Amino acid sequence: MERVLIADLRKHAGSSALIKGWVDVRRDQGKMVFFDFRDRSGKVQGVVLPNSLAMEVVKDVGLEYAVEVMGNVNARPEKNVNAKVQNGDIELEVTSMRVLGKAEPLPFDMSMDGYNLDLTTELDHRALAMRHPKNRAIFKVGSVIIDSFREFMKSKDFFEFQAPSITPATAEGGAEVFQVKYFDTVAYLSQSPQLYKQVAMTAFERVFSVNKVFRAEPSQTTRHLTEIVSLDAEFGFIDSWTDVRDMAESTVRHILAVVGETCAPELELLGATLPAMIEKTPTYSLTEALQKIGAADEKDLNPEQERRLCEIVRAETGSDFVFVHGYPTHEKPFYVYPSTENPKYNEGMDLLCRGVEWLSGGRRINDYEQLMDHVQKWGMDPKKIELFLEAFRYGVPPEGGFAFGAERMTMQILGLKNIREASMFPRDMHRIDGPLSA
RNA sequence: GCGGGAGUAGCUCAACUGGUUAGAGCGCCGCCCUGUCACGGCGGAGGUUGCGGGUUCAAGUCCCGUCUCUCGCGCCA
Repeated sequence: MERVLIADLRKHAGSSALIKGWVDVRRDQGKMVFFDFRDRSGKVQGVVLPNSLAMEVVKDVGLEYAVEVMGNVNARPEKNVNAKVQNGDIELEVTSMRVLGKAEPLPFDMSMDGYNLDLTTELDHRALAMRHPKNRAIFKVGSVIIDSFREFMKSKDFFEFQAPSITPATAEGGAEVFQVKYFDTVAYLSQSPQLYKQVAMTAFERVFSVNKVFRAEPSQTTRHLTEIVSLDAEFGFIDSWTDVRDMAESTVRHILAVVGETCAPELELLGATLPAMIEKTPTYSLTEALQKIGAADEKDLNPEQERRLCEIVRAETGSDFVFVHGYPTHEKPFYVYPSTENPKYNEGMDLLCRGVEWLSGGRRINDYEQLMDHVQKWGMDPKKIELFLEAFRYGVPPEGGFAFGAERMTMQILGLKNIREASMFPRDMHRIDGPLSA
């Protein structure tokens, strides 16, 4: 007999059906036993009636057993209808059951209400914990974020390319990198597709990539991972950095809309409210932003200042988002475009939401002479970025782009307290699947 | 790297200023239950209180050391 998905079970009301899935709940009444069965499509209650031949198999079957169940799909007696659960008006009267995979007793409470683990415990048992509805909801939203980013980029005629993960001797400076053995020499794991997306842009005009990047920063915080999914875009023939800002804004707006449409049950389950994006996201220069929060002149906002700025903007405008642009040129990478009015500040920008940096980007230098000037002033070795520099010797239009971290976005949209919750298999300073110290 | 907090049963947590045999809920084991909605009832097992040392008649509790976790800062183009 062919397997029926639980969500389709009601189509078979009045006849028999075969389902395959997991035991979600077992309620043992002695002479009769109730189960909730779960498959990828949903849940249904199974009942093993007194004196059923299935009782012999069923007596050993506990939570998370993978099973194959044959039964009759019955309408429930009216007094037993439960409007609060999926398929609450039908049930599967179990006639036979086959165990496909046994399960050990669970190490913790997997029930909806009882699920309350320390993050460390959860990560120590990730393989099992990820079956919990809350975690599946988180990863579903994470997946939709990446899909909708890709979808939007393609709709704007951006070309997807694969950025490399293995890179030569680091030329950019900045973040710490992981060194890897590479035959007789060493290479590094990419901390950003930045230079490659700029090169790819010169061939395809508009490019994006969805790829892993790696950062060896000794940052054990609630918003840092050593391996993240970076959503990158870069495009040419812009008039101003504000074109980049507007594209970034539209991208985020699209992602939020799709998440809102397709993940309503997940958002509700997690008690999450989508951040509010108003018609025109407020934009301030760093100087203006610092004034706004009454801070002294500084080279960047610290985390507390970012939180304060977001609170003020939210109160004034209703927007959960705020763009900050115009950072001190020398504090940022060599490729960021210095403002023509005041070259001490650049045309880089960040998008903040709910107190955390979501995205950074801006206009880049496209003129070769200017780029070489920066390469020198930044003390870089041109030989190490020759691939990058070559592209700029052959006609590069004014251009810019942006990047954001997928996990950080998931965390922020869902209001999670720790970015590790937003990653199925998070890597950080002290943990790769299990603790590194043990 | 700096600073705060924490480590007690499989999980989540209690245990007032040091004071008998370290408790609870859930889970686990056993028995009971023919309509439950992680049903319910009765009984039971399970702990070197992270580790090492010290103070004391007495340490989960105080002191020193150490390990681990966690939060914040720094850092993070």
